[in-house]
Amino acid sequence: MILSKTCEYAIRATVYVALKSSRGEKAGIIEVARAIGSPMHFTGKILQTLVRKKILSSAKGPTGGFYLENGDRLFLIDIVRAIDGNGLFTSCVLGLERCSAVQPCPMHEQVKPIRDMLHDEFSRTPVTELVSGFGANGYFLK
Amino acid sequence: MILSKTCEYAIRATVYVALKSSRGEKAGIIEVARAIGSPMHFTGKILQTLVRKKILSSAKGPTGGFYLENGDRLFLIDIVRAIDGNGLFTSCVLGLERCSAVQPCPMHEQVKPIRDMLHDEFSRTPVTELVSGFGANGYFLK
DNA sequence: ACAATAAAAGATATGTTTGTCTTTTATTAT
DNA sequence: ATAATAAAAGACAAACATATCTTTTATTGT
Repeated sequence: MILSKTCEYAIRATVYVALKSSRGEKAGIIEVARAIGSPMHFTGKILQTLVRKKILSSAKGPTGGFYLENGDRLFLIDIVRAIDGNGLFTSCVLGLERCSAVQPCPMHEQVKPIRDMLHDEFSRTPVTELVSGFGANGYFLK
Repeated sequence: MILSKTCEYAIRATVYVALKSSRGEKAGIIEVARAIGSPMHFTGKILQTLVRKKILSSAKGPTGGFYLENGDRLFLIDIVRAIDGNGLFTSCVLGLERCSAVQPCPMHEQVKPIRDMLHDEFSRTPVTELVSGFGANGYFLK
């Protein structure tokens, strides 16, 4: 798996919240969990984390829920970084602590372009792109 | 991390065993663990698994140890598959069970070429290539 | 003020990965 | 045969990821 399960949920949850936000609505934990097919309480924790990391906003009380202000300025890489950190794009594929461009492992050069492509892909994909993707026919969130 | 820690150890251990085998020598658990900087007992387990999966061979008793018969016909992908399975190359980046070429998630097409590059890279890299890589100056196994 | 709602927070549980330790089995050399 | 060696196997433990449940806090509408 490229991303942790937590991170997969986080992206799908954010996309769902963005979808609701685009209609001027907020989404509650139960609704999000149902929409993306994730365990409810765990989803709550993840949403909580995303709020703390400024990916999402939230409001308590009736009419409360999670929402997103600027989905077009939010990119997948922001979510990946918030949940899984930056290791996917930086840490040595063979697990060598000291591996770097200066002192590369034998796989370093071969893996670098692949890593960079992943990085670029997450960097250039705004959450809104997935919203329209999932909104369209044939796509689904769970 | 692209590969599990176990898989990173497995690759490095196999490379070290291949290096020794190229000199007609076997390598014991203690020696391997020291060479690649991994926890000894855990390394034993991994080597054991690699033997069961036909990646390595082993001999008990004095003059025993782990060895490799055909390092040039052994590719990194064989080790990755033996330890981490095939999920890295197949399972949906957003964690969607039903995601496939027929019913793709919005990231499917974008991620596919990256996945394929990773797959190709592991597939075309024989263990012997890393052996010479690590043998050369500037490289290291831990 | 009060009741209802919904997120935040905390405690606890389960599962998997990673790591350690001990015992057993097979092999070798003497 | 016996002692030494080294992998195989099994039991156990710690750390982390994933998941559940309960209590608290903030907000809203009445």
